[in-house]
Amino acid sequence: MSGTFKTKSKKVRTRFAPSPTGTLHVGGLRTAVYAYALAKRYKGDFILRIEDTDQKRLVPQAKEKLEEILKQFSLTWDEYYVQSERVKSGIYAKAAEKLVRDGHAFYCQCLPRNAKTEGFSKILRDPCRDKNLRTGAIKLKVPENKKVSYRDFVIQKEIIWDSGVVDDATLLKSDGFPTYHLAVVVDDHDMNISHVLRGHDWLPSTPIHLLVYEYLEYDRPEIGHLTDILDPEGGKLSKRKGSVSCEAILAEGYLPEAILNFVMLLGWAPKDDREIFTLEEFVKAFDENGFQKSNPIYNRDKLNWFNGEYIRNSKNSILMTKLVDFFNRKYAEEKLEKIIPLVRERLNTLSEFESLAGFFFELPKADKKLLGENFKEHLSGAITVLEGVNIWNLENINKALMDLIQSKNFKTGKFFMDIRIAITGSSVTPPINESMEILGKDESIKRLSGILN
RNA sequence: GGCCCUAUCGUCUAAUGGUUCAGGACAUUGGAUUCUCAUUCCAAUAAUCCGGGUUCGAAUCCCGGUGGGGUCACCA
Repeated sequence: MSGTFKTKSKKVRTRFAPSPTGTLHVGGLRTAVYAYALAKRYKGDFILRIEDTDQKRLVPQAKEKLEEILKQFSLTWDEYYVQSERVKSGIYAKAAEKLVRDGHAFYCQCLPRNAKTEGFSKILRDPCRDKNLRTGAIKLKVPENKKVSYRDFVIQKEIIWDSGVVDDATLLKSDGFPTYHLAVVVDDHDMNISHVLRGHDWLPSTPIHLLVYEYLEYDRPEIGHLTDILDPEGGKLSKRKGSVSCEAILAEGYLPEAILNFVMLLGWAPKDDREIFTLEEFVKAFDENGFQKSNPIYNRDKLNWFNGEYIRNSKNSILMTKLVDFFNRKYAEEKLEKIIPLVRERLNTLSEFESLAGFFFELPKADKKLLGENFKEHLSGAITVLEGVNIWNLENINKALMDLIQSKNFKTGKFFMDIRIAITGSSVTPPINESMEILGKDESIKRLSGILN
């Protein structure tokens, strides 16, 4: 390999540069994880840069929310910048003016064009490359017949354009704010970013950036474009088919570690068959040659599996903390402590706790249709023997019930199913004798008799 | 439509010209355990998009199709 990544002279510095126009998506999260891992793998810096140069699209609190979510995923940054705050320094305007001075950009007063009214097939050149203009927007003056190229470190291939297909992109808007094309180049240079890692959607505008790098006489960072995560129904991942915002997925009861592990492996894979990675382990295992080049599909089943794995592998105490937080302290810890061992292997998401263990807290409405034909015999028998249990523990409950089954010749499965329905209201539950032990003698018997009355 | 990226089981992927009747995981199906459901364990089904080359040998390299995706704003 080229050795680009092992250079001792240059520290690896990556950045995650979201625009605060909405919530963080799983795709954005994945980009952030890779950028983070790349930096940390080489003991470098991970930088968060808020790209908020479009004042019209700002969403209140989006920035704060973004930061909070990144923290939830333990993606902590070493440095932090906000582009709009940097505009005042004049750094972007100076760069744009230099380009004009050097003949690589021009002022333009054309009305902003609109892709929808303009048609799409022709290459659009602005007609007003007028040397004398000093107002309006500043646009890149793209040369004719020039080959523009770079080697993409994700795609691992040289990508070449003819300048004829590159647009005279706007660099500085007439409101004085830079567009992405200028800001990204100026900032990545100013912040000493060594590796630009971003979404595939930026690939087509890369030649613009390449030209700007050249004209500003900047050293170019390594550039890599990640695949897009696709929707199972086709096209880029979208909101309407299930939640893809990190916030929403978290709210459904998925654990940050599981989500992280899931997105890590959407487009990157280790050389061995390992699948479970904490963030720290991922950083160690990560290498920039393992990227997939074609777009992966967002696969909910695998996420569910990861989440189940993480729940099952959590210590009971940790799982309790997570449940307490997730349900906003709705459930008492003492009770949770007893219930968790019964449900931990049955939970794929935290939210499922409610349907699986809700009966511990609230008397369920039993659907009598679920009961077997011998339910009266079963329940009254159970009540009788359970009344006789003086020390209410699992062993005694088991014995009382098993003796009953044997003496009355009940079908074990049918018997317990009737008990289950009466106690929990559901046919899918944790082990029923253990559940009754937790519920207590009085409550258990109360529920059993409730059905008979 | 122009430009660009891409193509291994249904899905995520391994294999970087030869230890491969293509390996792992999820999902699916069957079985074992079991008071339900899970967990756990075992097993099965299942892929190199198509067509040409190059080579003794191709999933791997080249070309052409086709499919998928992206992009073409004073948005990022």
